[in-house]
Amino acid sequence: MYTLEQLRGFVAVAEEGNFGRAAERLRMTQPPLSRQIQKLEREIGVELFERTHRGVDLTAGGRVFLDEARRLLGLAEAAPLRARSVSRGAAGAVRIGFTAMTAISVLGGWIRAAGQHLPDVDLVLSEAVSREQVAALLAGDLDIGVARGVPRSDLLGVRLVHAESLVLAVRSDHPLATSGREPEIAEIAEHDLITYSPVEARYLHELVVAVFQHQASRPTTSSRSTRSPACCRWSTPVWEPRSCPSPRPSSSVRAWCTSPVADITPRTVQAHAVWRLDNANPAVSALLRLVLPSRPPA
Amino acid sequence: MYTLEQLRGFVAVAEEGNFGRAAERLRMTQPPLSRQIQKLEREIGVELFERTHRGVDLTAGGRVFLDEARRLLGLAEAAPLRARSVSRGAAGAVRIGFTAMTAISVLGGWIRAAGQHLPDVDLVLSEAVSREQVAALLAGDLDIGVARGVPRSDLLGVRLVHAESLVLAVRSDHPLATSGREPEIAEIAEHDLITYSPVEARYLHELVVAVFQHQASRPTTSSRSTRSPACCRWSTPVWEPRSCPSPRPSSSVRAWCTSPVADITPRTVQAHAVWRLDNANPAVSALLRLVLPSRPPA
DNA sequence: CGTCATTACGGAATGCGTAATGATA
DNA sequence: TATCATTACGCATTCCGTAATGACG
Repeated sequence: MYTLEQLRGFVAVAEEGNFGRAAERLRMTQPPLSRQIQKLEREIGVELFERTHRGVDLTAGGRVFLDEARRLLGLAEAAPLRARSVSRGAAGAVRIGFTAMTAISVLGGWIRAAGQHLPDVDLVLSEAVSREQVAALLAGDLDIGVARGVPRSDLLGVRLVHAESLVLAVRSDHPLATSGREPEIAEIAEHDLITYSPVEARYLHELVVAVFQHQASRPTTSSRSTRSPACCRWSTPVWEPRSCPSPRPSSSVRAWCTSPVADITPRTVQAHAVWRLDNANPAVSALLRLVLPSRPPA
Repeated sequence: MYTLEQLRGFVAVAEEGNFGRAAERLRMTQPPLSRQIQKLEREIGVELFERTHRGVDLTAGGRVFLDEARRLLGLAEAAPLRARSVSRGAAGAVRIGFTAMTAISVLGGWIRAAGQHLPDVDLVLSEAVSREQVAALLAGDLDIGVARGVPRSDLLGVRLVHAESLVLAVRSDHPLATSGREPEIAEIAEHDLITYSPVEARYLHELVVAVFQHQASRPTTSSRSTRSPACCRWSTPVWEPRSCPSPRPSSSVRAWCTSPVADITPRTVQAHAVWRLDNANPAVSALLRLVLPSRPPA
């Protein structure tokens, strides 16, 4: 097989139309260049030049081989650049899993940051609940998850990326809203509530349960919405993360208000970034370095 | 710059996942292969493999470089084949000039033959009168002309590719048609005729003039059509090459007949292939070898 | 201890540069 | 005879293969 050096020589001679100038351009003397071309011609079985006495002319075969040689050299030059930028993490793809809720509170910022600082890194997003995300991470089908309630594992790096408090959303005419004070848990416990599905929104469901854990009276749960408390037409209060309001009946949006709760444990709604510590994709490290403040990931 | 050999080594190792088997496949021993890869990695500045103790895994950079390497090797292998087939004349393009008349009598066969035996040779056809064709040949803008009345030149190869006789086309009720014999030139000279334009169809015009050169009486030329005797509504005879009938008035096609002339010099309507003897395009030689019977062109 | 990758070393081949030769207008 | 391209030859480098070393399970 011929070498790329020979192609460079060939292109130079073809462009200069003359071995001498081509050799000069390549910083070498004519004889080795002449031998290179001869060897190349022998190798590919095509006479590339017509040797005249004032220089050389391309043959028909040489003309098409010149096109090929130029393309080949272009690719040969570009290939290492691409590989280098991938190995730096500046290009490539990162597969990210998210949940309905983390999409809003976390992913928006990541996408913005990546678009600005890692423009050649593709983010491949897929929605999945936390358990599925962890399984996909371990199976190698996912690079980074944004999830809740991640099990400890030596294989996984975990970092808190979002934390906020539960707030209460109530109709403005509800007693909890008209009192003029931030309601306390004990007060809230006296009323009906809508809470989360223990199956499909287990994390939030358990958070709400925990809120009332030490109360004498428990709220009556009048409805359990599926993923987040669904569009509610009743005048029943709803727990929700501050950044992720549940949909209001559009006819009465302005009649609702959200209210902090006086004695609730703050920042209990959390989201964690999770990734495999042995992930070899440099784009993953680059993205984690970009979106996780301070401490670098393993 | 790296070597295509190195790429072959890299692809082999990547595919085998193991230096030993890759070396075996390449018919060499492990150490030089190992050094090749190291050198390649140094050259392109990317670590391509993670060395484990049961073999190797591609890094992220290695994976994209593998794609590039495969494409590069594919092109590198295909390039000489293309160049070879062009240099054999089995591929490429031939620029052919033709006249309105040679198109019908000659070009059809050439196109059929080339399509069958030189399927990768493109025929680029352009219509031009003989004089223009010769000029284009000498200027290097044309590879082969099919023309008449070509001047002698040491630069040009010329071969007769078509020869036929002039025949007379007459209305069936014309005296020349009703006599029951093939008309003779002397008889024809007694009648009106339509002949060719001395400007735009000079070659045929002069042929017709030559026919009557030694006759006592000359025919009265009632009309001179432009390229070939145009659609004629009169009961006037028309000279034409046998293979190239002039258009008849569609209303009376069946009322016309063509008739050989008893004492005319045969095969005076000729077409020649013309080409530059120093044309370096192998496809031209290949086509000429194909369409010119027996004697090979210079 | 067996498997795989890497370093060490000697010999062959490749490839450069200088100098000489060839070929052509 | 001047200009290119090509062959001749000597030296440095490269690159292979054999043998030895190293690392990990």
